[in-house]
Amino acid sequence: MTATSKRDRILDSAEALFAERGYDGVTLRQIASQAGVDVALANYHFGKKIALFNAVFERRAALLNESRLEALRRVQESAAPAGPTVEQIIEAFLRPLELTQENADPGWRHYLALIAYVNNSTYWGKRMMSKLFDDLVHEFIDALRQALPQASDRDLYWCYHNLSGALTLTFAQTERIDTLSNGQCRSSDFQAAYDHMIPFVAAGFRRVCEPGE
Amino acid sequence: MTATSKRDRILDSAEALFAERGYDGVTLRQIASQAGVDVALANYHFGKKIALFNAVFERRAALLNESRLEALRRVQESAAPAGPTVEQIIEAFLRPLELTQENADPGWRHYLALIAYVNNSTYWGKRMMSKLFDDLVHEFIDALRQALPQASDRDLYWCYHNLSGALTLTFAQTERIDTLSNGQCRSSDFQAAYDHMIPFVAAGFRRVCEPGE
DNA sequence: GGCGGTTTTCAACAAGCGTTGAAACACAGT
DNA sequence: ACTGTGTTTCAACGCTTGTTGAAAACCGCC
Repeated sequence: MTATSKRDRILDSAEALFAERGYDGVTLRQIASQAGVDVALANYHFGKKIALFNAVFERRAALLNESRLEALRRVQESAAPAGPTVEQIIEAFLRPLELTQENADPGWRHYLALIAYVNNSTYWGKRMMSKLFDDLVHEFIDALRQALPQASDRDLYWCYHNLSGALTLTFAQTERIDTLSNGQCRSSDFQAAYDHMIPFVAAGFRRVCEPGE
Repeated sequence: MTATSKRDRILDSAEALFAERGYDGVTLRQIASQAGVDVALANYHFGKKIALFNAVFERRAALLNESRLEALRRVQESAAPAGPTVEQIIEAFLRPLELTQENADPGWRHYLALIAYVNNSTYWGKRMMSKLFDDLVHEFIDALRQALPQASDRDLYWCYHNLSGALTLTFAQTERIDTLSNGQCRSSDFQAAYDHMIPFVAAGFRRVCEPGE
């Protein structure tokens, strides 16, 4: 369950702490302490602190992209030649990350919170998001453009912005919705979040990007 | 235009820097330097660093809440007794913050980015969001409940979560959508963001919270 | 069982941090 | 001109930070 090599334990601890407190809110000594290693070991394996941060952020990115892209290809094949519906595309974008059991791999939960931290920050977002995620996002927007042939690019991108915002806040797992709803919703429950987000977002895309009646 | 008292200049600089780099990413010396004052002055006026952060966050909260609540009351009165539509309620939630000219008061732009930072963080969100914003949010959810009488509370809150996420990412002004859309959308253009967000979100609420056909 | 290379710790560095007490300044009221 | 009060600066404190070079421990291999 827990990583065995000290190098991986450093990555895991850094992932959890960076996600909770941000890059500057965490010290190498905290990371090393939580990983049960000496502070100099982080330097030996990763060099500077910023390089450790990059290593954490890049570690799971490829896997995440593959899993999403595979889900997209699957609905594209199953729906050929008409092409998948908006709902199917959104679902392919969200579901691969479901972590179905609520106690699933905490590493991934921390990683998603870290994505939220980066994506919501001008400073970090500019440095780290585009390189790793732009290609995949454009794949999904292309698919949406096909499903919504009358949509302008501008409308499509603004709709994607709304989707990205809702997803980012879900990734952040802030428990704010838990407080607001007095416990009726739990931000740790990704499945419930996606169950509501998919029809919500799909309806939004249709309303903005399909010809009015 | 620029604040005249040194106390206010400290608040303005802190607001801008905290919004860009987060609480731990900014030093009191940077804040003092940007404000053109000695570092000890921040301590004289606000005490500890965390108290300065709180002062920045609370400074504009009441005004923001009043402006939103007033907008809600206005549509409630103009639409009585039937009650306002979902679109009208969402509009009242968003528009007060439009900052219509794109170069409008940079202080408010920084403040909105700071809200995004706090709302997207578990650590800061738990400490700062509920106390200042829960009452207002519940006012809006009550209004939405009336406009969507068949909705369950759970559905309403999950929909609000989606709205809040889209709005939070807009507040963050990360310029990510600028990059993705190759300049066709600009995240500094709040008016365009809201023009697309209002129908998008309203359609989402209706789809999730109104009886299916 | 000693050797070579990798991994890990130890001990320490200079730099920068938040914070503070006392001194200097500004300036109103008398 | 003097005093008193609220501002602002100065200079320094103790502490933590990221980083580093050298020493120690580990481990497969001859």
